[in-house]
Amino acid sequence: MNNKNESITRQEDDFAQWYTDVCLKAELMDYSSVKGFIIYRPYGYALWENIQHYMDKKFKDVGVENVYLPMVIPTSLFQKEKDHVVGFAPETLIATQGGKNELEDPLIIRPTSETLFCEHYAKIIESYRDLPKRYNQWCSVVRWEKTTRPFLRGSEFLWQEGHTMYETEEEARKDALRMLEIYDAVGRDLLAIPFVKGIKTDKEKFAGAVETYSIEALMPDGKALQSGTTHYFGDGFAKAFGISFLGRNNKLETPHQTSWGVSTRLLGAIIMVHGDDNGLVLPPYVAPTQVVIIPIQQKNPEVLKKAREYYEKLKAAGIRVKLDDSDKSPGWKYSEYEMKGVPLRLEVGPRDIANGVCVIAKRNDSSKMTVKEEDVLKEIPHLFEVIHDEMYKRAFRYLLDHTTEAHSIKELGEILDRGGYAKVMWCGERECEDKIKELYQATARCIPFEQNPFDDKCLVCGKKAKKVVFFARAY
RNA sequence: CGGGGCAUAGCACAGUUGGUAGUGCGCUUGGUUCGGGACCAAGAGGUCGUGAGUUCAACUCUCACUGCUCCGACCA
Repeated sequence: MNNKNESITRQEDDFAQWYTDVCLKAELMDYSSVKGFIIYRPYGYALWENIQHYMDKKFKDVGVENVYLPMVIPTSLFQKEKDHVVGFAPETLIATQGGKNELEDPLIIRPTSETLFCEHYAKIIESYRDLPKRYNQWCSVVRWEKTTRPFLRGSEFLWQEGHTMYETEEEARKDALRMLEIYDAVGRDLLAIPFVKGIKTDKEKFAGAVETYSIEALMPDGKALQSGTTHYFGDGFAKAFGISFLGRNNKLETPHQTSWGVSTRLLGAIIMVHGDDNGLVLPPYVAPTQVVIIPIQQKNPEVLKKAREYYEKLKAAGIRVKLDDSDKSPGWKYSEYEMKGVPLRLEVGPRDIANGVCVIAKRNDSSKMTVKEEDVLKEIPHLFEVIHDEMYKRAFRYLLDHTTEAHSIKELGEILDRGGYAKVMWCGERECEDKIKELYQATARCIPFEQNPFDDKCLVCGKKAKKVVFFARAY
């Protein structure tokens, strides 16, 4: 376990380095020659694909349709909505030349596609009968970031962006909340990550949005990670882009809009929330390989034959299984698949075959058990459930243990230094929010839906408190 | 954008007072192994990040640049 070149930095020694080590050594990604643009290697991309498939189905179940829009936005189009430009302008990548010629209207590589969707919706929406429109696209976007980290913040990242138009404000508001519920369910049911759901403060909300909702995850170094957002836009964009429809009353009306997105940042959340000093630990339902079979003494033809039998049986049952019959030593393979976070390892050797059993090891708690050959097919799916549950509960316990009420400014600092969320009673004023940022470099992550007030005075100014806000240092 | 660290084989790193490069892992071939990162043998692999400067001579000294990385600021 202490082979010099293969080992990764320990979490307690340097958490950031541990993270980078895992990303590289689990072969999730590699760096490219352009800063902030990474290569998604097969194992990392497979993880994203599994998230995609799962979410895509959920979207379609609620009536969302997939589309694809251009990756470039004419500058003039991009500038139509004022807040939006102010928010994104500092981090756009702009193409100014096509072929040999300078472009008259330089093209912005999309940092997000609200403007393109609006331009298109303006053309195709004429009547209330055309509503609602609920489009989604899977694509990448580019934001010229100053500091980049694999999956957490990249100059280019993969995501989905949903953009909808509704006849009424009520429907649109409901949509933003419904999509947030779907994101939350993805965490709970697929990624084994508990999120805090809530609404953003005005300071933290999306450029141009009326309301921004988010799911926030807590990382083991005590920092929060915004993992997905949904926005209710009102009719601001729609008006700026001249989108209108003839309503049921035969009057011209403006539709109400939402957008919502999650990105490959979710991979960063998976890595950090579940990983340990031996590498990745993947939740079973999202793991690209759910079971790896390691034959022991595989030169023995009986062993390899039995290993293949297990492989075929599991594969036929729809389990993502890999048989590693390379001539590496078993010990090497154990370490390798631990690094890659494969949830279950199935060992087959001559001794097992003689006894009609195999050995199954769980990645998440290193436990090993002997399972009868005939029980394997029903035991493995059961173990997936158990592992998922254990991983979720462990993460949830961490979240609970690191969410603390702050009763004084001093206590707030202590909580933030320890890591995690500080619950703060807040008057609603921007100044008090800024003050906390200034003192402790912490931001309002969200105003959680579950409020549970514990005081009636604002922690900062002492005036009447309106909301409980979760503050944390964030990625 | 500010501060620190780093840049030599695919990876991790040595390289002395300046003299044109080495170790381990990995890779290839053959053989022995196999229940927690096996071993033997023979191989392949390098314009020393880029560009200037000093020098008879630069991986080594000087300067600039670029990239990566960490911390901070900024951030939807």
